[in-house]
Amino acid sequence: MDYAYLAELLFPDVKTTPEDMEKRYPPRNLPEDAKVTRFAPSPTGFVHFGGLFPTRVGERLAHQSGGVFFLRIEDTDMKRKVEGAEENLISILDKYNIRFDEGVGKGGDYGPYRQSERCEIYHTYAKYLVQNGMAYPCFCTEEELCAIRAEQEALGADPGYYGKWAKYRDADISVIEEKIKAGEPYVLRFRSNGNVENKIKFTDLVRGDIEITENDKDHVLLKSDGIPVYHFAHVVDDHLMRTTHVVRGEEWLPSLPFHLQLFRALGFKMPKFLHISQIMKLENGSKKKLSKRDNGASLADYEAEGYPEISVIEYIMILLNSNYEEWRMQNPDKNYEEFPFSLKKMSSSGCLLDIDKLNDVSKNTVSRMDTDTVYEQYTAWAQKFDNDFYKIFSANAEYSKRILSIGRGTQKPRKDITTWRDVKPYVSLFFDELFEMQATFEEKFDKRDIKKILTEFSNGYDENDAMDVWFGKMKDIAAQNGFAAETKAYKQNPDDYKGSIGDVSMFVRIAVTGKTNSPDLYEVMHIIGKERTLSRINSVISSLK
RNA sequence: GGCCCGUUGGUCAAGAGGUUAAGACACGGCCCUUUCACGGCUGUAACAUGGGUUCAAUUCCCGUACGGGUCACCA
Repeated sequence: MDYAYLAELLFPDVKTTPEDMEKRYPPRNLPEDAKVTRFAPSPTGFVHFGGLFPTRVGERLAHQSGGVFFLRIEDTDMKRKVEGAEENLISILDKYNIRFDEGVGKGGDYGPYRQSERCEIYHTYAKYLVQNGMAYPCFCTEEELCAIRAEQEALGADPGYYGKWAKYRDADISVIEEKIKAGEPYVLRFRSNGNVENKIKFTDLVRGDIEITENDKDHVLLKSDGIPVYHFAHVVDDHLMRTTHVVRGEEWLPSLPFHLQLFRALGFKMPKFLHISQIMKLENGSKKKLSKRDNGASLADYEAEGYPEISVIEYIMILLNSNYEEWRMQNPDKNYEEFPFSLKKMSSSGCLLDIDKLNDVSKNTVSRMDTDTVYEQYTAWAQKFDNDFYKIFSANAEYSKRILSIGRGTQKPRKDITTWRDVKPYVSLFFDELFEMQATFEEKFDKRDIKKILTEFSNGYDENDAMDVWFGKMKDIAAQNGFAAETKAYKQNPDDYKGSIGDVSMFVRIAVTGKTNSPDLYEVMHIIGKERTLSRINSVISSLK
């Protein structure tokens, strides 16, 4: 077979050679241990929660080593393309602090970074493979391929296009030439020299040594429209873009033998590979891959639910490197980027998405934020997802910040906020527009006592009282009305009293906040102010018969 | 079904040929406390299974089971 002739027949317009490409995309000028990684999504516009995993790994690896992290859009399947997907993708990732140094939206010396714009490059290598007898055209129609598969199934043979089933693998040049001239559509296939009897030893950076079976299938390299399939584009691009570490999901492991074959066939240096396990969900008692339709699969869901981006980042860091949690406890104020991320600490088994854990992480993350940060992030969220309340809350920023600052910045901060959705119910008592009596007094107390206590409290209330003075007055009122001023005394002889100081506080709490639980009452009263405090109490007094 | 990957409490996980097999979340109890939110203490709960190798295996090897992934002119 005259491969050179065949190559000219198939690619008459391709004048470039692999050498030209090597010259066009020379090795990067980076320190030896700098890693070059990439995120290479198809432009569906959907950002999967699970997708953040490998993405974060690639980002950390590159940025931690002073390398390059770039974005390549794998748009070789036009059916998947969604308008505006690229911008959407970049802006969502940006929120999660995944920033690219190079690629789509950024530019760089190794572009173009959209696969649809790289056909000349792919064809150069396709032609090279044909010239060397490593690729050939296949004119099989869909029907023919179906028929082959049916026959294979009937025989119990391995399905696929390979060996004796590969109809055009050894087709005569005259047959090919005739079909080309007749304009018959064809795909370009790889001529595999692999054997399924052979095993390859391979080292994956997270999974360790694995053994895989050689590929014997003559997979498609170029589709009939001349566009490459993922496998071919991946190999060419990652070589030319000088990727050092291919980070991707474990679903790519089965096609790895084919990729390795291609790297070898093209004479490319092999990059390192990391196959990251998938995030699973629990369904009917068993683990399932978190799929697109699932609740919580889309990053947009987390934003809508009000999870601060940093909480999601923290959670992912924990799943990626379990010692992150320990590090975080020792370094509560450091940026996660200071954490020494290590591949060795990565687990190779797929983990379940645990919302309880995410919630806990988020609660702690928010509790560590300063007041201004909470205010800014919350209002940004509320403006988008709860605009009515946003208007109320942001009308008086100083007032709102005082509320958010309760118990913040201390060694043991309050942890009331897990997601931004928690803010409104938590702070509603501070706003007359939302204030309502949600609680009632316990039946066992005499209404006259409650009325009397509230009246005395109201009369004696002085905003300038220090905390202990203020509470001392409350105790006095308790004692004068037959309630124990000390909880211990009450617990020892409950029958001697109508109730305890705790009950007295609760009368006031309910009157002032409308709820049975609230942040520290003293602080609440000072934030809402004397006028509002007394007016709420008086209104309860007058409602008590 | 073939091929590949995985399997330590409910979840995330540390761990080493000999350990009372960490820790975090969740759950229960106790304490602190004027409620709540914290905080402290504490409890229940795990090495899938059968064979080897070894003085010794949860840790190494093989099989089995279970779970997952993948078998396209999709990525």
